[in-house]
Amino acid sequence: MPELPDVEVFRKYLQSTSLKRRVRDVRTTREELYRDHGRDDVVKALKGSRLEDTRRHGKNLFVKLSGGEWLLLHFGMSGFLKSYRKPAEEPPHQRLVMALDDGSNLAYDSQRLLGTVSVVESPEEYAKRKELGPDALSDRMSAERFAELLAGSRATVKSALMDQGRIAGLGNVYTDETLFQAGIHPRRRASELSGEELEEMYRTMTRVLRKAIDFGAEASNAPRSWLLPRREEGAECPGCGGSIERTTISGRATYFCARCQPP
DNA sequence: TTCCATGTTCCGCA
DNA sequence: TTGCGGAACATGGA
Repeated sequence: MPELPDVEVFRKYLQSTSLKRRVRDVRTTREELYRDHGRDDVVKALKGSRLEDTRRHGKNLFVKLSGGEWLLLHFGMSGFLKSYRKPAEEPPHQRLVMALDDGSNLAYDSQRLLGTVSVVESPEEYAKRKELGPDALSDRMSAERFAELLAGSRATVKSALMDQGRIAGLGNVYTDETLFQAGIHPRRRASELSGEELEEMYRTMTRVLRKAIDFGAEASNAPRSWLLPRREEGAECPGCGGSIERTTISGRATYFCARCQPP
């Protein structure tokens, strides 16, 4: 689930449910999520802090704490946030629960535990340390920057777009969607794309991501013209009525239409 | 039972 | 030396 649009939806959700609230208590399960520091450091930083502000870089969500540090939430393949008041509303695999001073709870749920919870100095420091590229929707990104970042890659355009060190935010699903809507075959080499193709791909990417945020990054709410709800081998291509194919690129399931996206 | 999943990191190879 | 592709990671649903 969590690529840039999903994480942006989570950010807005946290902003509307839990901002300016103070953390009264913290419950955690499972050590696996605390890869950077120990779990104790995260709990210590959270307890008694107010949630002051939110930021997002690529797939990373940052929450500013009143102590000055930032909570980092990365959602891996299966994470999400849930705010609730009654125990009956608890999500099924909550791994970190903050009890807030208005009686609500903010839970980080991650079935597959591939995410990360940490405390960092700042979003900028973290992005630099992890060597993340510019966020796909930030104002530091542009058609020119996008073209430069991709032209330097010998990889397939699919892997280059998913490389967080080039552009932060695209994952498997929205990479396929961007390539589909731009009419570019996922196995083409990034460095072989023309200037026009790169520009078209950039425009398509920003349009896709913004639109996905608008519909809540919910596949069932995606426009019928999108690939997103048809990620299935043999599904009907919404563009030409042909057949959606499945292949594997860099170990990831890749869906595309060979007619709309010629090699 | 086996395969697969929207992410990241590590390792081997060219 | 560097960049790329595949496996591993942990869990559970189809």
